[in-house]
Amino acid sequence: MARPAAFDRHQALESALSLFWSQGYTATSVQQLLDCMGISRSSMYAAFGTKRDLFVEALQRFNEMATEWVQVLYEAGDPVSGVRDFFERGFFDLPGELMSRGCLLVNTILEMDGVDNDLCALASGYVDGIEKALADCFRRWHADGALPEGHDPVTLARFVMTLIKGMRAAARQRPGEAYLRGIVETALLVVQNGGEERLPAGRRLVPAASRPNRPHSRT
Amino acid sequence: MARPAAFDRHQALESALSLFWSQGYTATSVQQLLDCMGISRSSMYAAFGTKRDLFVEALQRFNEMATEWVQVLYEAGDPVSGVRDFFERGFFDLPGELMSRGCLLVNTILEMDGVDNDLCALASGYVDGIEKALADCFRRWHADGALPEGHDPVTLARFVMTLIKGMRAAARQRPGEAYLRGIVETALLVVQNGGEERLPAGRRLVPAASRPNRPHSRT
DNA sequence: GACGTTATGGAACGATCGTTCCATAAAAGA
DNA sequence: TCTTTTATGGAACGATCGTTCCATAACGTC
Repeated sequence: MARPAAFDRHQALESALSLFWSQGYTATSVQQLLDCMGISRSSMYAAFGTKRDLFVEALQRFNEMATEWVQVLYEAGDPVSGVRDFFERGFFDLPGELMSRGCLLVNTILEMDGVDNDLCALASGYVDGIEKALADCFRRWHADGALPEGHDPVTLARFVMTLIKGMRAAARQRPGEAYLRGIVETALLVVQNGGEERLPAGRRLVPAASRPNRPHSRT
Repeated sequence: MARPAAFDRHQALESALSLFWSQGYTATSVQQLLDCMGISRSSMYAAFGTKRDLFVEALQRFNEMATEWVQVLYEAGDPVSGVRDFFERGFFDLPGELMSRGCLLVNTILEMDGVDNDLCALASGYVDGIEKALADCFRRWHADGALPEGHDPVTLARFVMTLIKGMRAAARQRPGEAYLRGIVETALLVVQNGGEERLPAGRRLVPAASRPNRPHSRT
């Protein structure tokens, strides 16, 4: 050993992740990465390899974060508060800058499909993993009888995944937080009420009381 | 007039739209566009201007298509079949190749946010327009009493928009059609059942009968 | 303090990008 | 058929991309 690196590898990766997350792979130039990471060209190539290698590592790091977000579901007592916590942690808890950046995995799939299929498959695999973890959780609740009848755990997991994908896309237009919270609360009605009971249009289940329109306060 | 163009401008634009839709703006090179459109470099620049101009025109064309998809809601009798028709027309009716390409507007927002903010704002405006049309439709149903009580038309429109954004993102991973139809049917429970009535977890509204899992047949 | 090792900064490379320009071919009007 | 106008194909341009290379500076070790 002769000379230690003058930068923190972990922190540099985090910075790169942030920039990739914000701008996507193609639109992010190496020069921008260097400025953002605060290291020189040579150091970057020595420490991380090519730009693509760096991106793969950032993708992996993002997946770790996302996996942590799913863990909160396992800790919650019931599906509704579990899903709510999931959105709370993986979405609303993020700093505003990050919240509006969508999901790096989904962004990558959208950007790289047909362009770099290996990268696309990598991101796709991560997404599948998250959905699988979500389904496992619903399955457990289902076995415990905590899930309203009529719900298929797998379909429910797919629904929640699709919703968060849509919300991440919607968030990039920077709507108010009330906008996004309203969507979550609307979607939670599905989780709450169970599946398959269909009523004729125009009928309702119970007389709707007052309709408080305030964004839901966290429990 | 001396010499007519040897290509159909409208069809060339359609081809360009298809390619942009598939690959995004940055990842699509001018050369690929020329091959796809079947015209020469000079003709393209003469007829459409720069690559960016062409993209703006393609974006506009896509918005026209999307607006047509919303029209089917107005023609439907009730919200549930209206939303179902909306997904049917704007999603499942598309050729498989197009269905897996997500939404060009959302893709553009994701790709161009922080990179080309004018382009991003243009796409964002189109999306807002579609959501507005959706909300108008729900509002009309609300006035007619066709909407289950407890539903806010605006929130419902946001929910549907978020869902289709998510589905367009999900579709790029090319899941089976049953996967996507299951999500739509799950989401339709919200439209059907109305909002705000909350039950304790583990309870259900009516005894769930058999749970037919077949994909919905179009009415 | 001198040596050896390794990170660093910057120049340079080839490839590809979007765009422009020009000579040529083709079609309409006389 | 000749002229005129315009689309066409291809060469060429400058800019930027990701990547490599090398001389230099900085640090740990003896």
